[in-house]
Amino acid sequence: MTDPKTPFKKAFAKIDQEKRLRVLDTATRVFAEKGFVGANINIIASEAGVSIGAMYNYFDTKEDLFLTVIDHLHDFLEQGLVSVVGDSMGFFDAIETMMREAVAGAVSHREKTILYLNTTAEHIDGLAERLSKKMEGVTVRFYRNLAERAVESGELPHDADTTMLSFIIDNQIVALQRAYATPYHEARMGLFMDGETDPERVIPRVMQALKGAAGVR
Amino acid sequence: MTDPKTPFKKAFAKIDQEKRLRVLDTATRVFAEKGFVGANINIIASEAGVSIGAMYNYFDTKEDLFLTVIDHLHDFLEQGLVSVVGDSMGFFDAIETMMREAVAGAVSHREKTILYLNTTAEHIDGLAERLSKKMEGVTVRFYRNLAERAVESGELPHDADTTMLSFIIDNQIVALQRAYATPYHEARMGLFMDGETDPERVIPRVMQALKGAAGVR
Amino acid sequence: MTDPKTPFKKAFAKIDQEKRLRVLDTATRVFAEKGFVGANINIIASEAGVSIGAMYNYFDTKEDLFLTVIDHLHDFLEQGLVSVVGDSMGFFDAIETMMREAVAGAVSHREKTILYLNTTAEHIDGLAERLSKKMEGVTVRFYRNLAERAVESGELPHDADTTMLSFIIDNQIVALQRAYATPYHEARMGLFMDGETDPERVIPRVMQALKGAAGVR
Amino acid sequence: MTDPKTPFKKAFAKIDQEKRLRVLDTATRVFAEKGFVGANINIIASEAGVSIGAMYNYFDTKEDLFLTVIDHLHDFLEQGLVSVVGDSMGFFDAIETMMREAVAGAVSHREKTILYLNTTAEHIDGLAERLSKKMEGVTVRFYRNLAERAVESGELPHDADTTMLSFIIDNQIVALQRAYATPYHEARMGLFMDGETDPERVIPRVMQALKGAAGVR
DNA sequence: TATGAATGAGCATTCATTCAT
DNA sequence: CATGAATGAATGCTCATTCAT
Repeated sequence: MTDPKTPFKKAFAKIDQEKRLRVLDTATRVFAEKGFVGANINIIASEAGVSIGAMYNYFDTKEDLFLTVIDHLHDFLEQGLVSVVGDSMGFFDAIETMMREAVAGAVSHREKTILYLNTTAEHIDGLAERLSKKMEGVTVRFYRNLAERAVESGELPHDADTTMLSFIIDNQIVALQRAYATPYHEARMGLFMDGETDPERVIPRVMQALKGAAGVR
Repeated sequence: MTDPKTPFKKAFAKIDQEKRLRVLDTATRVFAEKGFVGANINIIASEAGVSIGAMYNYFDTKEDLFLTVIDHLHDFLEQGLVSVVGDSMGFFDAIETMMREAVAGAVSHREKTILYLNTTAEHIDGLAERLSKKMEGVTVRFYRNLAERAVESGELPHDADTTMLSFIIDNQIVALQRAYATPYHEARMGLFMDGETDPERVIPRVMQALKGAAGVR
Repeated sequence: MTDPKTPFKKAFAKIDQEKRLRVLDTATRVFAEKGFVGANINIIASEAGVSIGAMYNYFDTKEDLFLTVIDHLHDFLEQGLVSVVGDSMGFFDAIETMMREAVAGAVSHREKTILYLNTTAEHIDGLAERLSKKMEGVTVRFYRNLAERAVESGELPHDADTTMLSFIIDNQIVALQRAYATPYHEARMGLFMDGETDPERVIPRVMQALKGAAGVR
Repeated sequence: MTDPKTPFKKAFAKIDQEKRLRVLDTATRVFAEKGFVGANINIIASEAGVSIGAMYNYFDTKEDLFLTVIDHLHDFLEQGLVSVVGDSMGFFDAIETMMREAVAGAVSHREKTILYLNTTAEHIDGLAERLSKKMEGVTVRFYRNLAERAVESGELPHDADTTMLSFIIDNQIVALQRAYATPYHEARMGLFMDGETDPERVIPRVMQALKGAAGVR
């Protein structure tokens, strides 16, 4: 009851889907282009075809708009990843599927990905806790289950450090997202990989390394 | 002539070391606290004990001051990492040494680390290329040499994918820097690792996994 | 037809008493707290449990709402004063009774008193004339009658300057209202009176002085 | 050291007299016309021929500008009153001189007077204490001395309630300022005085009443 | 009549940059 | 070169008022 649920006001929940999406998309784009501080709410409003007054009927502050955007991105990006994995998939198949989805998303939703990955850069109170809490409920639990079932099924060795493995896999997936979404990390990947950045070639090699890390031959 | 080398003006090179460091340290701190857009040049100047007029004798724009800070951080953070590795060290010893140094630096220079890692979040023209170019000269070359020597010495298998290995190791080191410097990634690591975030326990497990990834038993 | 009598619209006269009072009380409180310009009609409406749309059915403008409030206060404060005086009271008894009532009202209805006394501070067209006109009908006539009867009865000397006396008495009563309602004039009274601001001590001394001013020994 | 001395910044003390006065006069006029909340700092700046940026180099906030204006008015209005009294004047001569000066000032500096008298209406933290403190130093002390010397010289009776007398006199002077500066109190005075509001006639009658209040025949 | 979402002019304040001294 | 006062465009947010339902 005391913990703040949604960062937006009731009015925002009531408007029609189309306008709501227009606002969110525009805000996402502008925040991605300019960052939180650099973004101009008045401009977001006008580009979304909404008056500033309306904007402030939907969100108390610029910060709340930002949090709403981030929440939306979280659902879209993190839960989206998880959802592509089929129930009957093996461990490494599941990871590879997620990785391909992550890379595809980074390429096709470059701006959203950048914004989400860079969000920690913005100085906004409570953002870290807010995001951690959301993550807790989905992402971590998912990796955990996946790894445990893999040990049971024998796909992973009994003595596999599943905890660390999840951490490392997550780090690699995030690193690939960064590499395929931001110019700097794209360049960095290019340097490391001798210019070979085609996902079709990169992903299998990453998977191979991860299998080794898991103690699988 | 066409490619701008240093982002600062001659005047900045001429002032005495102490004042130059005061300016850089203050700017680093304020940029780290507020981000590029949120930082106030007039305040940086006054906290550094320098007049705004002088500041604009040293740097043409706020952007140039930022670039100078980032260049400085690059030398401090990336080259710093490389420099702790002894010439005669084995491959994994070298990596572990770098990793420990990276984590120690992330903890003791939290703000600088955050600023450096988050720099891609700031929307500054040419930053990505500028940083990539610097990186090329040092970091990548270093990993490359290390891995090639390790294959020669037999520490790494002949068929090791050294290119990919370097990429993965770099990703992990950066991920650890993030985890030990920023609240969000700290929380994320905590969730993945069941709260076990003591570097003394985390680093060996990461190394173990990396050895597996390298095909080493 | 040309002179606008009531500042409110017919709709406001028709709604039930309870709602009407709720609107007036809320508006009075908010205007007293924030002043005319600082008050927010939307907030007044919502705190009064009335929609803004309804509010604009009752009053054409914020100004009209304010005028209605002030009219109400006038009835409450000025006519209230007059009404406590009994028909058979002597002159100074009547004045002292009014003075005590004025001070008691200032203390117990601090905000309303402040609002009423400070109304001239607000820049609203026609406020002065509007209030003067109302005053004319009650207050002045009342003092006048009181003084004339006192001369007839011998309580005041034949040559008493009853006109000036009324003016001075009114000024003192208003000054006491201000002193007991507003922090600044409270402090000012305290300084003048060596900290002795207990009405039970102040009022008799004021009355004593007023008797002297009236030429009564 | 801890108590806030001047509400303006050093920069305002340094600019040339003419610009300083232009700023103060403009601000005084606009605040008098619109009240604190209604006044627009950007407009004050532009009407004073000063950039908004400069304005904020002089004053931290709109409130500070207001306080500076009020401090200035205090010096001008309260200390101005006191200063017209000659050292060798008798008590009632001194009071009458002050009263004439007060009325003359109210007429010729109508706006400033209104602003000063209405200041308590504005909702500004610490204004009451700030003004009380200034008043303490001058006005009250002055009345006190005047009355004590008058008792010594025999102009006032030994048993005169000098404390109350000062309070009453101050109240009357303030009431006259209000009456000659604001439309509402002007009308109110007119009603009480049967339309006789010529200061040349009003002031002597007030003085006569005050002498009676003092117990002087 | 009642409702309350929408409107957009308006305002306090910030800050990168200039320039006279 | 150093200084720091001056500039004014830009921005987050408010609120009186309108109007479709």
